[in-house]
Amino acid sequence: MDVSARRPDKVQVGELAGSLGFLLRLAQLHAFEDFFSDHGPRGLKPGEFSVLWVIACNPGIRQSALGQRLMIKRAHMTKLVRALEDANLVSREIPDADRRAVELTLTPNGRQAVDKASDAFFGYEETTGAPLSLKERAQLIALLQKYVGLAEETGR
Amino acid sequence: MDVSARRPDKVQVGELAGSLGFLLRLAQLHAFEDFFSDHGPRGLKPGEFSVLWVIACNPGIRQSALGQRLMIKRAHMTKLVRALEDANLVSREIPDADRRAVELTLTPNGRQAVDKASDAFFGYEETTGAPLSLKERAQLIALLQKYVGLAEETGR
DNA sequence: GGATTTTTGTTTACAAGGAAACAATCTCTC
DNA sequence: GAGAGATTGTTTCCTTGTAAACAAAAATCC
Repeated sequence: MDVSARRPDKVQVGELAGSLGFLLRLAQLHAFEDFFSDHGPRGLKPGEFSVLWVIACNPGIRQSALGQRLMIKRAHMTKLVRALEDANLVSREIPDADRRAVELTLTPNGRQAVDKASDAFFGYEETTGAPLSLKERAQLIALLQKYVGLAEETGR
Repeated sequence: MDVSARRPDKVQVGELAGSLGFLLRLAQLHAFEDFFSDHGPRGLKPGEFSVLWVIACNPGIRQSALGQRLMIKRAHMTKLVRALEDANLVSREIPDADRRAVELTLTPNGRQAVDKASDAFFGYEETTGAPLSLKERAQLIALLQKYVGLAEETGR
């Protein structure tokens, strides 16, 4: 039997190497690994941070809108928000205009947490993408933005 | 309160739109959504297919090597392989040379399953990446390959 | 204006995946 | 060749996320 199969760096993946879905999964795991390695989590996980960040950008946003933009399912969003509320980071308010909905706002405490974490998050971001040049990294980001339909959001 | 926060397409994500980790997560979910929408799963989930495919490419590969290349943790790999074995798709053999290890091979049944599924998988792949041109898609794939360290594997 | 349908969030039950502790085997050093 | 340490896979427990059924409140349709 071929010895190469026992050496991880020699494993053949064939056509799979050209599969977008496969590459995206690998890339995401890669990014997460980066993330959890160099800076020890300062208490705020990536998912939590992104939720808080988007609430900060859109005060009073509804759970459904938040979930759609972040691709978080409603069932999961309920748990996430409840945890953030328990941690006194967000407050939920039911608007009179639509008593089914929940509007989310950061508590002062939450605003403080985002402020503190955002430097670490975005600062770290710039140092990610190890094997890529800065130009390639920018290109990759632009392509991903287009792919996920987030292209023109930045400049708005 | 600003009404825009209630319209999902108007949600602001600010600097998050430039975060590689965030974009990769979104992109992967996007790809998965595509995948499960247009062709109903023909019994083989993406994860299962990739495992079978790589075993097909590397007969006798060890669980550890497979896991490293596919970024699947050992604990999870054990469960995955057991399920595939129960489904009579792969066979496990403990080599005399190293009795800790497990060498994986496809059963005839497994080889058949891969053959049948691979057309669907790779055929589907080419139609993915909706908002991207073919050139952009190729560029994205090349960048991802470099990012995850799979750049020169293809041609080897 | 009352019945039907949709939207929004919650609950419950489950699947996917990871961390840590463990057991077995191999390797390395003396 | 007898221990010390590393590797490989498994088990158990836990976290993260999903699917489906549900309840309450709009919106829609005669």
